Amino acid sequence: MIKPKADLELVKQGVDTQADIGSPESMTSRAYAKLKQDIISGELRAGRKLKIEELRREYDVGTSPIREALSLLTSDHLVERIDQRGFRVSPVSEIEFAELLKTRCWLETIALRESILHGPAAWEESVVLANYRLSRIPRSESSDKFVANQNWEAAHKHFHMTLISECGSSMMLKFCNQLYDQNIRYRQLSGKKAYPTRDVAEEHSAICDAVLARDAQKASDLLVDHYKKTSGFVFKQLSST
Amino acid sequence: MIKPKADLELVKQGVDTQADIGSPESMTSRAYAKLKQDIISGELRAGRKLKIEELRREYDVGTSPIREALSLLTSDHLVERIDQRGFRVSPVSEIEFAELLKTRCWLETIALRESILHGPAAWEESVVLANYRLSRIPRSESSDKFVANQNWEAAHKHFHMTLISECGSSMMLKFCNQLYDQNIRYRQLSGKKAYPTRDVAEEHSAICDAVLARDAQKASDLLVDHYKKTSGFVFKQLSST
DNA sequence: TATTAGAAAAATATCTACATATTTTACATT
DNA sequence: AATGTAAAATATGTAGATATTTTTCTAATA
Repeated sequence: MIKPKADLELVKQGVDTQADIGSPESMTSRAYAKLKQDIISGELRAGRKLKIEELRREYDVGTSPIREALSLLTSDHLVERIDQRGFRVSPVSEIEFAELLKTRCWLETIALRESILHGPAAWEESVVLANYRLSRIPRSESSDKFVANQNWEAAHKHFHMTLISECGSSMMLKFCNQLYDQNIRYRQLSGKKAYPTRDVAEEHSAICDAVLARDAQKASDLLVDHYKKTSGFVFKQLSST
Repeated sequence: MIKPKADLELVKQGVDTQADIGSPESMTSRAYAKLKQDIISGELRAGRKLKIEELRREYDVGTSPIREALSLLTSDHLVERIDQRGFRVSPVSEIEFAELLKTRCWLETIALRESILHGPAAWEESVVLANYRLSRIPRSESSDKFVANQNWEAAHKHFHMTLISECGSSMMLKFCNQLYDQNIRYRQLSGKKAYPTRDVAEEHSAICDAVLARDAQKASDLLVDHYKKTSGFVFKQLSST
């Protein structure tokens, strides 16, 4: 009879996880989800001051839930807090992005290697499935100009998280998840302008193949390559600003 | 004329960073610091429910600061939050500790290697200094029975953080810092009973030597060894409970 | 005139006290 | 034992008071 609880991650998806009777969602969670979305998507620009009063009106809640949501967002490194001086959206920089890329490569290389070493057959299947699903979703909602497709975003994240899901460390997964979200944020900065021409789907499939062959070296090389290629656009955007 | 701001990390040390005139510290920061200390030290036991009202009385502040402090502690994975059901001290388990150890070894191996690869001469000096200072502080405050010496704790953390400080990624450092704090918490569990007999200082010096020789392989091997040895005691404690 | 220092005012962050909503517990009933 | 219900405990939210920072204004100085 106990309804499964909507955790913050689920809530974030914006789906009406609790449309009917059940599980009341706190204002805090709602604010957290919306703020996170708005920051990652870039609607709330990097470095922007987050004034409580302003957000209070915007989201139509009291100060406590806003403040709490902002405090929680601190974990994700999406918001910074300074004592007595409030909150602001974490700033972005070329230097930080370089660190982000480097760190992601380090961590995911390990996590992928471990998954390949220890992941069971069921894991291989889930990788195949995640890749297939991703391949069926167009990256842009329009074929003329680039309009980020949220379904693709979700499927892409799912594919990459599945790759490393059997690494055997929940902390590692949390870190990678965090870094992934931060990366989306950077990608959005260049997203609207630089629409990649290369065949990303092909790259995913190649990684998938290496995983099925249990070739850790090749798989992680391909993965790192994949990340580095995508990052080129972001760097171009960051340096031109 | 602008006074340097006491950040949360500084505040945590418990030193009166702002004894005289300046920089008013928020109730939130005070509560955060105290709670963090109490959780890491084990005074607030793992899994314990953190009732707002209780803490409110204990720390003599209103609900907002408490709630905010708890939300902030979420980042450090020291506190868990469940919607509509409040907060509790993150539970501990043998499985989680195994993951923690594994993850620390992965991350610090990389970070140490990078530091050795890129760290300047000044870094070598800071490692030597950190090791020397650590060696001058007794681990226990009493020579009869083991009483954790907070100065040793601080110096030990500083030594280990210095080793990896030149890895070139602030995110990596944040992760390692987090994992280190989580580890202290586990160590406290066994701390009072199992007082290590081996020569820890010697191990530190050996790592130090390998660093000065710029031998990344040897240094990280020694580091991992060092961590694994310490962990034995914790495992014994965890499984016997 | 431009610039700095200082004071006053405004904006903002923080905190408290109390109101409301939800979960948990105790207890009676089947 | 399982289920339902009322009471208590607890978490969450709102409003407004207080404290701090930021901005604006004034006056003295170079």
